Amino acid sequence: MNSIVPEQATPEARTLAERVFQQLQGAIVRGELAPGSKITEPGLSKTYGISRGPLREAMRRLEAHRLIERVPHVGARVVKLSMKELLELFDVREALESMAARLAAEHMTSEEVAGLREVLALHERQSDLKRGEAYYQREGDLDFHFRIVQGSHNRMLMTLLCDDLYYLVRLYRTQFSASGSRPQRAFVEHHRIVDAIEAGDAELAELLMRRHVSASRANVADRYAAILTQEDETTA
Amino acid sequence: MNSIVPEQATPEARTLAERVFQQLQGAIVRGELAPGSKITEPGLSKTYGISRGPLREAMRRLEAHRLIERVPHVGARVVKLSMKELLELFDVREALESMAARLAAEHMTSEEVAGLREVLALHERQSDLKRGEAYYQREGDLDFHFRIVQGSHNRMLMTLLCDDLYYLVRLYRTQFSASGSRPQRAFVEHHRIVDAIEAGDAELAELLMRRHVSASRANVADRYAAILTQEDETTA
DNA sequence: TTCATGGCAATTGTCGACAATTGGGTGGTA
DNA sequence: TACCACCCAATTGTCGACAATTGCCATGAA
Repeated sequence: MNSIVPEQATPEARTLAERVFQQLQGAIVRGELAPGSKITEPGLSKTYGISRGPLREAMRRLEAHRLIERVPHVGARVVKLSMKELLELFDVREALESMAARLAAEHMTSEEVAGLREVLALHERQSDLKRGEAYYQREGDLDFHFRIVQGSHNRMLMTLLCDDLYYLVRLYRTQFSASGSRPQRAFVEHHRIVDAIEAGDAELAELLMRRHVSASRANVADRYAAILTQEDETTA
Repeated sequence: MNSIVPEQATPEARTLAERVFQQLQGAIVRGELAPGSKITEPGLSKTYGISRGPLREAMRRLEAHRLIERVPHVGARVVKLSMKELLELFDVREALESMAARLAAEHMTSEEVAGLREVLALHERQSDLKRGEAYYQREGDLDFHFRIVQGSHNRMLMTLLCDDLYYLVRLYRTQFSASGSRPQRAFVEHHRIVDAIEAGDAELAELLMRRHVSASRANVADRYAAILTQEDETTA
């Protein structure tokens, strides 16, 4: 809520279905609805005090955003990211965000660059104060990526990343209770990326962002592998 | 319909909403519903002989796939791609498909590579027979890209590209009545890409696909610019 | 003529009820 | 005991009707 990025880019939530969609979206991302848990239409319509009509519409939107999975005549359950899917998500992010960085280097205004530096400065102050508590840093990390995507001035990219994938990223962080990994190195990488964007060096910005996301992916994969081998040793 | 890629990846269309969604999707992509035209719920529910319930569900899915645009309490209209949006679409494709090519080079099975070569051979026969009539070639072009995406074995990529973006690509081709551009050069590029994939050269496959999409984008942009200057001359 | 205002028709949003399909539990039989 | 068929409760799919909001058009005043 105290994130720089508005919790919901909610220009207007004038319809019931819209409001319930946003509420459900938040509940899923925050982990209040357990991953893999079944959600039923009568149940939700009762808890939210609306009829099944708008609720079905909200669920359709959740399905489109890949936050729930529906099977005709059977039901819907909250999506449960596997490690395989998480790594797939990183591949897609690498492709899209490196492109976003390239376009940002070409199209970002000086005001937008200044705002980006502002975000980085805020991160450093927060990381000084709250070393160890990774939550703010991670949300701030999304702020950073969010702004670069918007700096690309490519509406389709913005929709894909900000409206779809970033909610999945946040869902992953709650599901895997991902603590802020490699924060100090990420800081350095962030600064380098902004430098390249400010210099208008599209190729460099693209390359650095690609490495940044790729390193993040490798970090997740390594930690997962470490957990697996550790489990093997304890059970052996 | 005689495309290698199934017209709709329709494992089952067991619900009314599903069927109507696919029918509307096809009608929009084929241009039977004029771009920018307003579509009303009572109208469609009458033409398709269903009630507004399933129809609204179908429309929600069309909105999620970016084929229609809805405004609360106002209505929905068929999406009308501007040249700016089309170029944005190409940027996204460049990012995602180059990643797909890279992953395909790493993960594609020999059977899948063989199928890919089959597609290319079919294209050449068709282009021999039907030189000038670009439709089949262009649909075949999508077949080619389709198979590479599937060869990436990345489900998220497959969903993004095959379920969402490719329908927009086809919509563009009908809206701009895009004739097959630079077919012979595209053939060569296709072959080089398959060569790289078969050799397992991920970096090269990625680079070639990136160039391939980028060249296609530049071709569209150039032709558009040419049309603009031509119009300027005639009106001047 | 132009602009503001009010009412009206059409469309969308919401609701409750009925029909269709599913999965599981129950009973029976080999 | 294992397995199969059947039935039933619960959930989802579909429908028609009512309420709320919008955009348009006519009317009237400056």
